[in-house]
Amino acid sequence: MVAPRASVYRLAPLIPGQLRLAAHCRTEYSMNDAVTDSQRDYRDTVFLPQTSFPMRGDLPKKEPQILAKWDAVDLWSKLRAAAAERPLFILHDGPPYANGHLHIGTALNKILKDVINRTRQMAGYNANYIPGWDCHGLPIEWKIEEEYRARKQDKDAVPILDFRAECRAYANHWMDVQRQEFRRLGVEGAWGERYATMDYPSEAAIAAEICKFLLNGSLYRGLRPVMWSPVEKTALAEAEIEYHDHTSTTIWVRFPVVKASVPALEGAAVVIWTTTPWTMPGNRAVAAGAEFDYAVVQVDGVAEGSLARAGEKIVVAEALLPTVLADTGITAHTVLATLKGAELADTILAHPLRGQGYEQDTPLLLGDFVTTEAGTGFVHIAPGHGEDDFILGRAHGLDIPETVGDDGTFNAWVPLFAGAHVYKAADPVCAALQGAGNLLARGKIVHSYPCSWRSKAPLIFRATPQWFIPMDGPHDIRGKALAAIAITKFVPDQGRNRIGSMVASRPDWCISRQRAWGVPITVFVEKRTGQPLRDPAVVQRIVAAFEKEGADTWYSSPPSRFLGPDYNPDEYEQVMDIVDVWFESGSTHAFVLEKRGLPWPADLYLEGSDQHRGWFHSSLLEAVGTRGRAPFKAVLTHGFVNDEKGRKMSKSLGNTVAPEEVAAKFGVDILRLWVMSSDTTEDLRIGPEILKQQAELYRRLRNTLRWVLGSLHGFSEAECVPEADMPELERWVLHRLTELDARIRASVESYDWTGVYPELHNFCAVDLSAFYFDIRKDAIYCDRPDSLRRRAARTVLDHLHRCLCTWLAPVLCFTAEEAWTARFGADSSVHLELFPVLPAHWRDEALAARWETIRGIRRRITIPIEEARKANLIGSSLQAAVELPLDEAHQTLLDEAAWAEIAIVSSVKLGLDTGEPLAKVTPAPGEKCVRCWRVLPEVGTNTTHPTLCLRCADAVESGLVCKPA
RNA sequence: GGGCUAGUAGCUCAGCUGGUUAGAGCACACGCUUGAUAAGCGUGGGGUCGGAGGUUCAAAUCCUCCCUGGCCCA
Repeated sequence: MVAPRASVYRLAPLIPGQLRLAAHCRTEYSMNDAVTDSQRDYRDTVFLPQTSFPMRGDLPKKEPQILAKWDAVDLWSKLRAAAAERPLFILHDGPPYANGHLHIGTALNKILKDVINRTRQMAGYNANYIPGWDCHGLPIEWKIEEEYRARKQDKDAVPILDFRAECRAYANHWMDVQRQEFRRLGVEGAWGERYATMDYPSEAAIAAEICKFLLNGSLYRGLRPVMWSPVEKTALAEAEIEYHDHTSTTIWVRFPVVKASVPALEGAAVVIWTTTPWTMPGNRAVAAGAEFDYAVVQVDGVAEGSLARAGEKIVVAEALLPTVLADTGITAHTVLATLKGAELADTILAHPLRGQGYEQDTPLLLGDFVTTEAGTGFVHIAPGHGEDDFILGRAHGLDIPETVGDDGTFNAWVPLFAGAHVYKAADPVCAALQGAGNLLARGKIVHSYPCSWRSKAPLIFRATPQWFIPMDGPHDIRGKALAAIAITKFVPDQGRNRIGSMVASRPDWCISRQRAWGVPITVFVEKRTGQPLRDPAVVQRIVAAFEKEGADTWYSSPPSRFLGPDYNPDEYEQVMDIVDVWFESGSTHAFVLEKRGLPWPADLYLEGSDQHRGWFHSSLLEAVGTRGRAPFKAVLTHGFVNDEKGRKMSKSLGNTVAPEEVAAKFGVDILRLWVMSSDTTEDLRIGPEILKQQAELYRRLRNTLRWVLGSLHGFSEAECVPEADMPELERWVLHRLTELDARIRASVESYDWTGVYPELHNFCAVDLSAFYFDIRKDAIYCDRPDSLRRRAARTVLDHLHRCLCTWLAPVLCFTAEEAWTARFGADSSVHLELFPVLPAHWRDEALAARWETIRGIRRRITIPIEEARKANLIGSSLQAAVELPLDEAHQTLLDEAAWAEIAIVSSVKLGLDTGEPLAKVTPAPGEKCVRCWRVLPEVGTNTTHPTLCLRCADAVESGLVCKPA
């Protein structure tokens, strides 16, 4: 139901009878009722605010009731129906992970999304928001495995479909929990049509997306080092890696020169330093920096216990010589020669364990990743165990040995160390090196080391066969992604840099995982050729099966079901890896937007700034790879939530703030107000004091609404006054409304809401409560209802109510609803309203400037009033008479009566002076009117009402004011 | 360790391309009001603009270094 709109833009004729009916009089005075008693109390003839809208919000109790009402009337459907003809606005929801309760960061994210959606909807768009969840992946799998471990059950003995069913049930449970928690936050959306990455149609769509890469020829299987967790026995995505301090054994190792590129190297040993002794069996080269100076050093003396030998020749970077000498216990030395790194190239070294199964030559290569920050200036290259190593090895045709198995132990063919675990390899490796005479030194280092985000166990780089999407090559995903970034709007704009530099430098996308809970990489590999099968008919069969039965069919159906009659299943290997969850969430645009017939690309993606590397990134690559452009037009990011001191929240610090606690203690509107009071482009803070402050801000907003509602009691359209007939004060308020309106509409378009709601609060506190309302209380309470001044004020209050309620509705979604229905009835809803379209002629800059001056001069009255109060001359400002000296230019700003009105004093006498002095305040002469409390000499001159001023006597006589019931 | 980003009154935020005694709101103090009353109004105190250097006639605003957070990466 749309609330009746006052026709205020033309002069409504004032029909006395109509007004009388509209006024909140139960009985009118007749002349016969007049009481001439000088003791008479006129209180009942005063229009005091009257409203059902209580002063205190009682939000924790009331919010759930309002939610229930929205549910009962199916507000979401009404919103969609109301906006059906409007342009669509699609904020595509980044899926939270279906695991655990909401935390404050998720709450911030969803509230911000909700506010953006609601503002777009109320600004005239059709904001259709489909929330969703990310359901597959390691954390849930891990939870289920934990339950197994707790029951001492062997995970590997559980059939995979049973395992996947448990994961699905787990995700379902938490989706349900989170949905309720999101709804409690007031987040409006298509909850009934929410998406989930584990829905069958989603799984089908994800498989279809994988197969787009398969069919266009870009998906490839390659051996390359990936971050591998020996504990979880899987490759990990970058987003699944954390860094923790870790103690590693460091070794300095001699690589004896076999064939020297220059004579100075003959008989010397190149020394490398590494923090991963277990990579020594995988060594295939040593790298030097071409520009660095290297010293050939003869050892002349060694400390006790040193493994260095007097007389031997070693080569290290000159810049690192002092630290190497200290670390290896060399006490005296002679520099025999200094060589540029480039001169060392083509030298052939022996593996330090030559003679024990490591017979290959070790070439000395040049690499631009070599630094002289630590170590020896030589980097040992194990192509299967590092990114730089892999690239350098590939460039020089080195082989990539698979030395380590998926459980972290050396493979059976590895000489000396077969079966040993890499975590425990330091001692045997050192022992072997020392036995071979090539261990120069050994030490320990504490450094930041990659670990699994789940098990916290240290990770290793390990060469394994994985599936990749290439960044470069014929499809040039990198180039297209960078081009897409260039035309995307980023709020704030720094996001462009951040994602851009990542895309520019990232390696090929490894999309395979050796896990169970996810969407399989639906590929068959021909055993004979090792080539993936690229047949659209096969793809179609797979996708159709997934659509109906979900991805489980990959495990339960015989391969022949997918391969069809044209291929012999015996000749094909079915890939059992699952796809990286980032690929899944990166495909949401396909099954949430495209598949459901919504516009593509989305208008907006909105997530925390960490998603530059996460969802924004994978969505971009996925869409660019399959559709050639980004799935979003704009990307909005917010910061992270810290505690009141700006520190990261953690359970151990005890500084966490849970959304449900805020909801229970303060109410969700307070939490939502906190979001919009903060600068969300930066990191934000929350804690007890900040929440208390938000509650105070809320109180002011609420009381503003309450006074407006109370003062509008009995208001009818008949009272309305056109703007042209209004006093300047009213026109100034309307002008202010146009300023706020402009600010809000600009933010609707730009998505930048920083400072808008603080400004709205400021308007309520400073312009309305402390100024306009305070001044107009006299007219609203005491004027006869047909006075132009009072009618104009109430007309403005009507506009204020509509503007404030709709402007606040996206944020204070509960309170605004309450303030709207308090006036327009329980069947109405502010959320079905649009932001009012304000007449352009309300804007009046000249008037605004004049009132800026007036308010400045007003302070020249309030200051001396305070002094008079201190001197016990007066109490209330209405007890004051003011002499206000003004210079020539300000004489015509207002007349004396108007000055008295805006200063809320009983009289003002203007004088002439140039120095902007303070006004002179004296006790006002005359008696206090018992009705309006102004102190005027005229009080007592009306014989019927001897205790009233003339205005009040007239009001009472008018027959338009009330008497008690 | 590298990149990005921030550090202005107790709190949340303004202070554009350097230029009058650094501003709001909230909180606080003290009054007033008792017809927005577990409300409203007024007045006031409070900041060496993270620190140290430098550029300049002039710096919160530009440069360098440092400290403390945060995000991302290694």
